[in-house]
Amino acid sequence: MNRLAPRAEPGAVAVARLARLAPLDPAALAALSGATACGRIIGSRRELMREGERVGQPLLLLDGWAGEARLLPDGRRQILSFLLPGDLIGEPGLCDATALSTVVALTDVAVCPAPGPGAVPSLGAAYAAAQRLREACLLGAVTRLGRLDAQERLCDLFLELHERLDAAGLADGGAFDLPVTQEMLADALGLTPVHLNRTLQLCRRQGDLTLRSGRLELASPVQLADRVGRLAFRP
Amino acid sequence: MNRLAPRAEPGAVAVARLARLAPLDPAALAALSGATACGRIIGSRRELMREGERVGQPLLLLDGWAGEARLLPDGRRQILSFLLPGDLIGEPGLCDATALSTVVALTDVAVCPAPGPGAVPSLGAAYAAAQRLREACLLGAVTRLGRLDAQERLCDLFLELHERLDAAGLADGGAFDLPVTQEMLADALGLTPVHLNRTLQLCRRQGDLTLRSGRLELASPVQLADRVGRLAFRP
DNA sequence: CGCCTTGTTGAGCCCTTTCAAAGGATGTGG
DNA sequence: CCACATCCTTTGAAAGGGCTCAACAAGGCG
Repeated sequence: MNRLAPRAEPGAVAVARLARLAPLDPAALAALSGATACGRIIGSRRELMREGERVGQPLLLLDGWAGEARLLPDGRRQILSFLLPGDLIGEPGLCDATALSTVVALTDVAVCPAPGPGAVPSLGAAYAAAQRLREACLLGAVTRLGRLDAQERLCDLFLELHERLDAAGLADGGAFDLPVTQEMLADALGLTPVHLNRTLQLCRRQGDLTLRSGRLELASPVQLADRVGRLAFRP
Repeated sequence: MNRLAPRAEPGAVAVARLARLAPLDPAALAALSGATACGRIIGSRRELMREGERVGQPLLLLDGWAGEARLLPDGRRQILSFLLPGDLIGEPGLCDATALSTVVALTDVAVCPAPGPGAVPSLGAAYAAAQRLREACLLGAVTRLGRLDAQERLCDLFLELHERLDAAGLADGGAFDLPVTQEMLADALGLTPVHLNRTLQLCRRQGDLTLRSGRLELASPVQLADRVGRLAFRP
C-alpha cells in the first residue's frame, strides 16, 4: 500500500524545502543531516500524533504525505491540512503541550526527529517561516471551505499543493504525484467522496486537469489560479 | 454606530486576558500600562490592516470587536476570526512582513501599540500562548466550515466566543454582548445572511439561546457544547 | 418624522448529500 | 498465472439543506 520508493538521499527534498524558507548555515545543515540519518518509516494510516495528548518529539516529514485532522465523535473527519515532505509535525521549541490535532500518515511515510532550533538561529528562522506558511495555508483553508463552491475548492486545493510541492522541487511543470484517495481529498474539502468524484470529472471535462494513477497534471496553473481567484502566497 | 462606552480603565480587560495566558511580571505590566495609555479609537468599518500590504506596528485590541477577513475579487467575504478585547492584531516580533489577511473594525474599536516582547520574557510567553490559542481557533474554524451543518456551526461559534470572552471576564454566566450584525456572523460561518437568520430562529425555538438587542444568552453552554460535539480548548 | 441599515419571511431553484450498486485496481494466496 | 478479496472509483436516482430573489417589518439616527 503506497510503498515508499527508497530515495538516494533520504531527506534531501525536505532539507531543500527548509533551505528555501530561510538560508541555512553549515551548523543548521549539519544538525539536519544528523537528524535525517535517524529517519524511520511509518505505515499508512498510522497515527503520528493524537489530539488532546501530549505532543512528543517534533518530527520532520522526509517522504510521503500525512494529514492533520480533527475527528468528530460521530465519525465525521475534517482534514485540516496535508503535510508534505519538508513539513514539520509538531512545533519545535514548543514542548510539553497538548496536540491541537491528530496527524495521520496518509501514505507510508518517512520521518526523523526535527532538530531543536536551540543553538542554531538559521534553523529557527526556517521554522518560523514554515510556521508562517502553515498559517497562510490555514487561512486559505478557511476561505476555501467557507466561500468557495465544490469546483473552486478542488482547484484551489490543487493549486496550493502545486505551489508547495513546487517549492520542494517535487512538481514537474504543472504535474505532481497525488498519492491520496478521493475520500481524503473529500475530507479536506468538506465534501462527500461521491460529490468530489463528480466535481473531479467536471474539471476533467473542462480540460482543467488530468488525474491518472496517482499523478495530477494541471493544464495551466496560472490561468486556473486566476479563474478561481486564488492569490499566490508571497512572503 | 456602536459607540464605545468609555471605561474606567481603558485596557484593563485586555491586560487581564493576557495575564491569564501567562503570568505577567511587573516589567510586563509596566510595558502594557505604558502602551494602553496610548490607546486610540478607530471607527467601525475602518481597516486596521490590509492583506498583501506590509503589516505595521502590531496592535493590541483594548475594546470593541474586529474581524480578520479575506475578500474575494467578486465581493464574497470570509471572516477568518473575530478579534476580541485582549487579542493581538499582527504578530509582535514579526515585522516587515506582508499581511496574510485584512483586519476590519466591526464596531468602534480601541487599540494601542502592542509592546514588543524584546526585553520582557513574560510578555513573550503571553504572546506565544495567544498565538497558540489563535491557532486552535483557526483549526476549529476549518472543522466548523468543513464538517458542521448550519445549526452546529452557529452554536459552535457562539461557544467559542463564550469561552474567549469568559477568559476576558466579559461573559456573565452564559450571556455576553454580541455587537455584530447577522451579516457578519454569516460571513464568519460561510452562510448567507438569510439562512443564518433562519438558523438563529431555529435555535431560539429550540430554547438553546436568546438574542435581543446585541446581547446573547446561551441557555446551557456545557450542555450545548456536548450536543454539537465541541471539545473545549484546554491548553 | 422619514431615511437607511438590519432583521424577518416566503417561494422556488440548485448544489450537495444520501443510498445503492456496479466497475476497476491492486495485492494476496493458491 | 489465475482466482479471489479488498479497496477505490464511478454512476444513477431521489431527497434535503442552503441559496437566490423579493418584499416587508423593525429599529436606530439625523
